[in-house]
Amino acid sequence: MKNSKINAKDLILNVASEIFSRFGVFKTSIDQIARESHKSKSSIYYHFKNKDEIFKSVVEKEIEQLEDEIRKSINNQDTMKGKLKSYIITRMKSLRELENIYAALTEDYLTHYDFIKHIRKIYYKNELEIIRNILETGIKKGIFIVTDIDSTALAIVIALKGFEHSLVLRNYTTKLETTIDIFLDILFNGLNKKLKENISSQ
Amino acid sequence: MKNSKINAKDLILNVASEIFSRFGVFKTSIDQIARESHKSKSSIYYHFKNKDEIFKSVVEKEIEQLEDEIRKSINNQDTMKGKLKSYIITRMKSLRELENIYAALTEDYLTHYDFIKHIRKIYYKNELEIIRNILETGIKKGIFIVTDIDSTALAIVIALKGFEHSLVLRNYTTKLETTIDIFLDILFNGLNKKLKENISSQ
Amino acid sequence: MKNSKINAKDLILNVASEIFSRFGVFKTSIDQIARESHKSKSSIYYHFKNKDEIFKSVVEKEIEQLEDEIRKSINNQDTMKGKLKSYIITRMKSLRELENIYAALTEDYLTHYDFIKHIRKIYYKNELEIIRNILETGIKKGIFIVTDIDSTALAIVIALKGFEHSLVLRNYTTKLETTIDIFLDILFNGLNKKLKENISSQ
Amino acid sequence: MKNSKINAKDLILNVASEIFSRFGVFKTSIDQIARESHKSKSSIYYHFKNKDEIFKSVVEKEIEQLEDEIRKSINNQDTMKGKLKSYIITRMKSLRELENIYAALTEDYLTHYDFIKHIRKIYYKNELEIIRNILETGIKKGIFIVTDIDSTALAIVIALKGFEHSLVLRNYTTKLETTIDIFLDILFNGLNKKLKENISSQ
DNA sequence: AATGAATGAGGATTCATTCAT
DNA sequence: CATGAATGAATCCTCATTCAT
Repeated sequence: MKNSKINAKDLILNVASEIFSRFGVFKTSIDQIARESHKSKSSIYYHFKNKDEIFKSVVEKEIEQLEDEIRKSINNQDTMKGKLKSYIITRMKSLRELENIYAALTEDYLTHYDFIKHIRKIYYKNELEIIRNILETGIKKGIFIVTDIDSTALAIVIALKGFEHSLVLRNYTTKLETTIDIFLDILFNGLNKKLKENISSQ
Repeated sequence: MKNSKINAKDLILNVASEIFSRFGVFKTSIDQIARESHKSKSSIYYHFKNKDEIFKSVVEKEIEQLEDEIRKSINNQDTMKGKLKSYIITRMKSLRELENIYAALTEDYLTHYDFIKHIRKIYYKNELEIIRNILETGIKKGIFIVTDIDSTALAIVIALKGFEHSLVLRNYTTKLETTIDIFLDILFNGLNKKLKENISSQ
Repeated sequence: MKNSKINAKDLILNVASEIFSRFGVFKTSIDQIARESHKSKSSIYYHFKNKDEIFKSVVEKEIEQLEDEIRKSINNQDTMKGKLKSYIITRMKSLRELENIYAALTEDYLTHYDFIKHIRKIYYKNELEIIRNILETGIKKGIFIVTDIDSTALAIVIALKGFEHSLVLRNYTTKLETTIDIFLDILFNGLNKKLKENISSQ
Repeated sequence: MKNSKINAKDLILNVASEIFSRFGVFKTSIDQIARESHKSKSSIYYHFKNKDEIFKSVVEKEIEQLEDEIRKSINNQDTMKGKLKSYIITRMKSLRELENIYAALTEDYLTHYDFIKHIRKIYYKNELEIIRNILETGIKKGIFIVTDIDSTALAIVIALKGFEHSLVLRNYTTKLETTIDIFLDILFNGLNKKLKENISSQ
């Protein structure tokens, strides 16, 4: 009589999450959320102070899931390239489902949400950290040659954003894995130790 | 009697463009456009059928400017790296001003605008074309070694998106130019002919 | 087991009273009362049928306290002026705390509460009665000369309202006691027997 | 075709004024104003920024009328008593119609409106000024004897508030004029020069 | 005796759009 | 060309009240 039911708050959160990612936060009305969760508008307000609070809860929930999945996927790989690739792919697949965070991290006009600013900062720090680690391990192993680790990590992180972006916009969906492979090849070549001497601006 | 005045329609378009990029299409009201262009709301409706029509006009106008600037900037460069770098920088600088399109091309929830879909297609095709040209020239000159030109071009275009993205979100603003340099270095190394043999998955 | 605790009903009443006087009946929500009495909203409804009932109870409770205090304060004085002054001061001080009633008796738009109408009648009757008594005693003692006792009592009661009013609005707070003194001087002079002949409309 | 119509803004103001005085500002909804002025809710918002703005406009309009009428009525009287009485009566009659201001000047919870605070200050200053003038003229003519003019003026102004109050609450309506007469008698006696010596606290 | 959950009815405000002039 | 006036439809949010437990 009670265990088969999903908590009302969670139900609302799930519905909201789904609608947010379909239409964006601004274009989603509380009415819509109420309708699709089969609650009254005021019920929504019973559980959440206001729209922002709903959005906040949705994002917080998703960010946890994301970090979990990424952590796992990296640990499951041994080679450098494997780790990096796994990282990129997992991140993308997760983001495909957690489009809310993606929006939160992407859409400029969400900047005024303070908690979004906060999440962004942590999120980027995490990403940089992960890439830095991979780079450092590569250097130690004598595979990579990198002068400015921080800037290089940054460059890679930024470039990877482009892939997420394409993913969420669902362009090029078919070839995306191939494209990632090619990108990683270029990247690894570019970092490879046995080169790095006879290159000049051509 | 008429040449000293800016066409009313253009005035509105300019104002709208500016506001759209500050607040996003959705959060911009006709009222706001009317107020800031010193016209009455009904005046706006005299010139444009509705809000969508304004947005459409704004985007069309800006996309032309963007392509113009990019074309010029590439032609002004001789070296491969110069062309690529010039392309990236110009594109970014233009996008900073033309954040409208950027938003339009990015914000997923605008997908239902048919003309946005249309513009996206053309826009990506253009980008791919530009990168392809650069790659092909590099190959012909014996500088680059590339197996699958299309996929490589795609990988690069996508990675570049990450940079635009960072730009618009105004993260990492200080180091961005350095970061681009480093990225281009990796890229050129990665494509360089004199390597491309002794790399395996490490 | 029960004597150390304040009755829940009374607790609610006290809290409600305090909030009502801070914000007025209309602007006070049941939620607010619930929150500040550390009860659930439904708990409030367990004890009281509805908001009106709460208000009613609050006012009834306070009106009793008020009358009590006034009765005592008058009995503690011997002279006419002493009684009158004591009456005014006590009434004011009490009203400051029982601003609820004051609001109830003042706010015109509460007129539709039948019980407020009822209380008003009684309340004014009481006041008139008190002033009448003072006047009659004064006349008997040969101090006052009054033609129409009822109308005079009424005039005084009404004038005193002005003082309450100022008190509640917290204007002139500093000089108020002095002002009351002066008013009483004028009043006593005006009623004094040894005059009352050579005044004409000047 | 156009001169027979009342300005829409004024129409709304009139209707609002009337409803405000019947139900108070808080209990009046924009919907109600819209309905009774036969406009759409949004029409109301076309003419006024928000509810507060309507209230503000209503009060400002009425305060002007009030001051006008009072000025005139005083000038039409020669004797002291005549002036005072005329002042009181006019003020009351006007307030009966301009119940909005009355509410605004009376209801404590309106204090947060800055413009109300402002009006209140000016309004009280005006009243004090008028009474002071009357007192000073009386003193100069050798009719009154007053030690502390300011405090006396204040005492009278405050006492008069009681009458307004009774008026607006529509208590004692029948006898009110008589009551005012009696009050003025007491007042004039109390201030009369030929007394003021042999009074002690009785 | 108490309360968590839910809700209908309202209420303020915004906004794209229409229309007569 | 231009605009003042008007409005329907949405939208966020509040609140008194009910009910099952």
